[in-house]
Amino acid sequence: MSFSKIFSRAGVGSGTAYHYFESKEILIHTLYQECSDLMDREILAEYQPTATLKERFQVLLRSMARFVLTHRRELSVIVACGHSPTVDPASRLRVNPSMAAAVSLFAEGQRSGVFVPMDQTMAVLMITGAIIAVAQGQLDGKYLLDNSAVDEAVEACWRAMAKPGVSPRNLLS
Amino acid sequence: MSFSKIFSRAGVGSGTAYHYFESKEILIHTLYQECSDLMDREILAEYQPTATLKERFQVLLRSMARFVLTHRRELSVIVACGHSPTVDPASRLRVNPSMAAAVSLFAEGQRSGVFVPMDQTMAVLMITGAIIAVAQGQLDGKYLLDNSAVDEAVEACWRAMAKPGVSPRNLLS
Amino acid sequence: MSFSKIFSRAGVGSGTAYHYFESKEILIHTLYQECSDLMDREILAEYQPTATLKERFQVLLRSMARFVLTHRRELSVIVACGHSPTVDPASRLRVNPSMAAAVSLFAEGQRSGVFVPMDQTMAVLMITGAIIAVAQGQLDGKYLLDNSAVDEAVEACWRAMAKPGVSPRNLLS
Amino acid sequence: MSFSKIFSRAGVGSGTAYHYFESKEILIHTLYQECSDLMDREILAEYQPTATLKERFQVLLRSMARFVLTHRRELSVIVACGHSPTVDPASRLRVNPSMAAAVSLFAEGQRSGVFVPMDQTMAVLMITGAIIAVAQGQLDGKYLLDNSAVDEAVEACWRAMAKPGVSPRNLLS
DNA sequence: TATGAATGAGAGTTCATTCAT
DNA sequence: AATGAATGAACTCTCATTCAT
Repeated sequence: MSFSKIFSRAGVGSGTAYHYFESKEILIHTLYQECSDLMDREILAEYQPTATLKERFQVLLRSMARFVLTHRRELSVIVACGHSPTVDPASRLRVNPSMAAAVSLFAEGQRSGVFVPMDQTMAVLMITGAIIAVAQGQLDGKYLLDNSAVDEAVEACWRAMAKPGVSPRNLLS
Repeated sequence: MSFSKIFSRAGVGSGTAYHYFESKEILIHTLYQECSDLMDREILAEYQPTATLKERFQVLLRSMARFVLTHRRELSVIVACGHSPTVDPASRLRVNPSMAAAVSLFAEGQRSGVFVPMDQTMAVLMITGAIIAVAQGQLDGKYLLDNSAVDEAVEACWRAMAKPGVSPRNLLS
Repeated sequence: MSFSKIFSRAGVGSGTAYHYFESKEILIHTLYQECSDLMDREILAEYQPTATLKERFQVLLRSMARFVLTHRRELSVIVACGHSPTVDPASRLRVNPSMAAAVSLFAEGQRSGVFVPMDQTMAVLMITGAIIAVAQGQLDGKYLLDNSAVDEAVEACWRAMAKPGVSPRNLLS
Repeated sequence: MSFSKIFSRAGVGSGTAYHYFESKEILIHTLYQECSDLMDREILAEYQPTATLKERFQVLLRSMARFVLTHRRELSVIVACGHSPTVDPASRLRVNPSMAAAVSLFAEGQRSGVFVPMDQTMAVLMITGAIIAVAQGQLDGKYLLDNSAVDEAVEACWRAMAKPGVSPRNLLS
């Protein structure tokens, strides 16, 4: 699929596209940034810094799952560009706000003894990877992912990170 | 990066390549199949059907992590082709033996009450996604993934799927 | 002689050519059609349906000879494509207007008893073949074909088809 | 259609072909020569220098027609190579024995006043062109060319060349 | 500003030819 | 002598980019 074809499908002259974007690479990069930023905004939209740890954890992951399920085109862009050598590594590998929020959430949980000791970036990548894989499974038609299934997945992520034997009471802190 | 360049880097005339593979697409597809099969074999190599549930779970995930870490080129191929429309969906979406083994392992765990109720495919995708994401984090240089870190990740996956409050004794069944 | 070379000789980028013609085959086919149509138009240009049979016969063959002599490039295209399996048989074997005119002229001559009984298509092919062969002989430099030589050839074609012993008077009908 | 494919269809390794023929061009040229020589031999096979002019004329053209109808593959080679710039002009344009025989037959007819004055090469090309065109019409399925139709065509060629008003008696000379 | 025809470097593919077996 | 895998130059075709309108 060439850009020329994409342009004519979009009803835009290629000249016009090049009027706004210097090159193919820059266009792709801009698109990636916009998708990435949109994902960030959507994920953080309902995040309440004052809520309990578990509530924030749940909201974060549910938002992520919802985004991934409702924005499959954006997800494709993010996943494809995230591993493409065409997009410059600087922006591909940068820590975006939602990642940062997740990392600091995890760090907080570790400090209060709720989460297991584990490299924080690794923990976040693990959970993110799990949620995206689950969502892609539904997009590939492997199963139906309704709200309760999403909740199950989020709960599984929580269990993955929570210290075993932690009583429910601790979670309110 | 064009195929012509790849061929000359590989010290193979382009004619030779086309003597063995009808087209670029078929070459890519064959490569994908081989990588996919290799991954399958490596993952299942040390799998002992007579071991305990947890041991098999651990062996499966550790093998997967080891493969991902030691075969980054193969992983790149698998990840890239797994979402590329160039590769025909039939083989992209087929359930390979290691996936099948994981699904039946999970089903067994559910039957014996060790694992939470959850769609089996979803559970396996979730765990797989988590492990691969963790491994890619290391490949992207975000952290160092030594054996103990892998064990932590595998343990997290177990916790994700295990029913909370299950005593260690159950796990020997 | 490759198309790339032809394009650059013609001062046209290969991309431009492929902008107008989907493929090499379609380009060739279009060229053949145009040459064929031009030949038709030129041959029929001076054809007067009200002239005597012999006049029309002469005009038709002289026009054909003239075309063949003045459009050697177009003739090459027509002859080459006329027997090439690359060009689709449908248009290669179709009966074009000048052929049709010749056939009906011959039929008319047969009805009025001027021409010998003979399959009409065969008669026309025979005469056409003779004229083109004569013209190609000149193009190959085998002799000089001036107007009087053309007239001789046309006259020979007339004799080939005319019933022997027909008095000149009949020809005015 | 490439030579490699032709070789494998023929059940011959390409190496073998190049063992006998230095190059593609030489192979084509040799094939052309063989076809051309075969045609010559077949055409001249029944030619009796002692027969009457008309008999020799008829035998020559009938042989030509028969060859063309029974050796369509050889004819294709001859026609295709006859106008291809790949084959060297020297052998393409050389006068072969049957052509020479036809030319001298025509010259003889002219000397004895039976044939019209006309460039001899032109006359022969004309007749040859007519006969081949008639035969190709049958090969293209445009009509059925049985023996009597061939005779009609040969007779037409005779009329084309014969001086009008020549009494049948002259033809015995 | 918006267009899309024109471009040509470069991609994928073919094929005449070679050469080790 | 016979083979056919290997080769790479040359082919057809594509596509990111430009520029006159």
